[in-house]
Amino acid sequence: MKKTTIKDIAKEANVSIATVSYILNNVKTQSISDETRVKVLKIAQQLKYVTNRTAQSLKINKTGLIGIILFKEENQHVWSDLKYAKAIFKLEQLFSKLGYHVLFMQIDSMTPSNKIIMERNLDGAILINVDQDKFSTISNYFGFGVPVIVMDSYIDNSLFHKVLPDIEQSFNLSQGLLGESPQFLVMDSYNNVEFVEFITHKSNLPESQIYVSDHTAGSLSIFLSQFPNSPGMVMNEFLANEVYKTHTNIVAICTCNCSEILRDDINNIRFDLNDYKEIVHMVDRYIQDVDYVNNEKFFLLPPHS
Amino acid sequence: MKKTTIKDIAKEANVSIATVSYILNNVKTQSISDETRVKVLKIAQQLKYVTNRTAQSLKINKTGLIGIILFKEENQHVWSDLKYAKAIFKLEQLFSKLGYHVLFMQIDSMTPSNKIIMERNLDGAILINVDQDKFSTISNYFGFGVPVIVMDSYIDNSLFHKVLPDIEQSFNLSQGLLGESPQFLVMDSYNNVEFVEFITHKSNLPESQIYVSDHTAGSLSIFLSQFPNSPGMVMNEFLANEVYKTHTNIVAICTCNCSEILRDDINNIRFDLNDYKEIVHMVDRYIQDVDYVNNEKFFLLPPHS
DNA sequence: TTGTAAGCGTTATCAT
DNA sequence: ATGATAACGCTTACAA
Repeated sequence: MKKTTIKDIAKEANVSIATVSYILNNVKTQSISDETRVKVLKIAQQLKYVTNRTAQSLKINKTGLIGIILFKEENQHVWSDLKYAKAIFKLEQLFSKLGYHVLFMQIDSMTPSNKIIMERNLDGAILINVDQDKFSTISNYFGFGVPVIVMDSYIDNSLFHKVLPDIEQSFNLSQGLLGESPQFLVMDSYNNVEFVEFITHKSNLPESQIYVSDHTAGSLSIFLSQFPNSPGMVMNEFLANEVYKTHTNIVAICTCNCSEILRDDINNIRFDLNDYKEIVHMVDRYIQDVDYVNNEKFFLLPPHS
Repeated sequence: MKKTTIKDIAKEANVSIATVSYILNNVKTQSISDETRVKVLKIAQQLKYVTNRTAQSLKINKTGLIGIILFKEENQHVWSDLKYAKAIFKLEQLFSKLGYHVLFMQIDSMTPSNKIIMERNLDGAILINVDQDKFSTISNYFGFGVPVIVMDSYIDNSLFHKVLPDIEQSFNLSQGLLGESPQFLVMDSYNNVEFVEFITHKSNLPESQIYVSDHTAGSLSIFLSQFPNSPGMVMNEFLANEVYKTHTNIVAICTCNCSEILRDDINNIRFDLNDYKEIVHMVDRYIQDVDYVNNEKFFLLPPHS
């Protein structure tokens, strides 16, 4: 039992393939008699016709596919899988609303299947947590004119848009909530070294007062023991819960989009996933409108407290 | 600047399109002189050729795409987004290893975009947390011979394979860990009513001693207050953390694949995501081998304690 | 208002 | 060992 094609409908309705296509696609420039329109539509329904998007994509040179490409971390933290789940789910929802389908792919150093964007003729792609190296490799396989957005990554290439939490603002707000200057910063790590550097830089703290999570158990508490009773900032709600056991005067900056798991007595700063809307719409515009240009390279997600 | 095609390579190498295709696909039945093989391969590389999977799919009638379709819950619990993230990530990893790409889609009552499986000519699909109704609707759009697996759902149709945690075994193990009979069961809800019923049935507890999470704050503690100091079983590590605040004699059955967030002093039972391997391989076999049949309809994921 | 036909980039059969 | 060509299912310029 094979799938119904336009051809089948045409045969059944005694009209040409073209006519069927016009009707199914509601082509405005083409006038169709009500009679045939109704007839064809009915038959299409009877035969349970569904568009063959593969064939369609080939012809119109648009797939309606967006890639969400997640780069896994070397040192897998316990929360690493959860970290981007909400972001991805939200993005899928938003793209879906605009009629796109989402191809989801994880890339690690073992499986560097970089060609997906071109192989699958993706209309656009979101790369999450990429380091410069991997980005260079994969960017060899970008299509020309395919919008590519990077999230949580500093890529030294002005061709691409970057989506980042507004770190500076977050630190400002944190300071406000603490009422005094934080004495330490505990943060999660990222594949993208430049992003880590940017964060540490913005914190205005010397390296000795910054702890970048490194997977090894125990190292955090050793670090913290240097700052008894001191106020601090903690990026990542999982780390915050941990730190809170010994240091209650902290602000949690919820970089995991997962503030529900945060102890509810911890001061916190969150980001709103609805802010992705703007990004998704931008990608859509790039796809729809070949000549669209947006020179805003940084999308800073505003923190809420 | 357009993408390189086989045609471009052919022209550049002064050979036919067919020859290029043979070489790129390493067709065994076709002998090719070393000279042209080397020449073509070199040119392909120079021109940065990548397969156009859209065209290829159309021709060979296989897309190499697997759909992972997640049905969202009506009453969104705080952990609902996180709940299936790990499952999906693991599945993507496994499918990826076999050369498939994964189309990820969430379906809720608002966006019942059911046709994706046929539209996109998916080679296979995993449906997660489906209720009978939605399943009926979507199954109208299944392709014939496309393997469809349902997870965490009881679907009354012997054509489809079902993947479920081994509830019975989990309850047995729990009882062993408790050392006595549990007096209550706290469980998360599922879209699939039949699955909920199955679980409650297997618990051997009367309805009055079972709490199915319903989103409303406070109702859990009211329920629990009926069973002071009693042993109980809690499905879902988030709920378990909650229950533990008042009832320490419990076993957590980690249905969220997320035991990391569980307080480490709680007795627990987990499931191993590596057990998905078998399912992924089965899907692969169905795709590769048209005649393959597997009559094992239930895949019960074994609990570990 | 409808139909014809070329072409999107592949694969695979059949000649040469 | 290589090439010509039909076909996959669709869209669209053009003809009728």
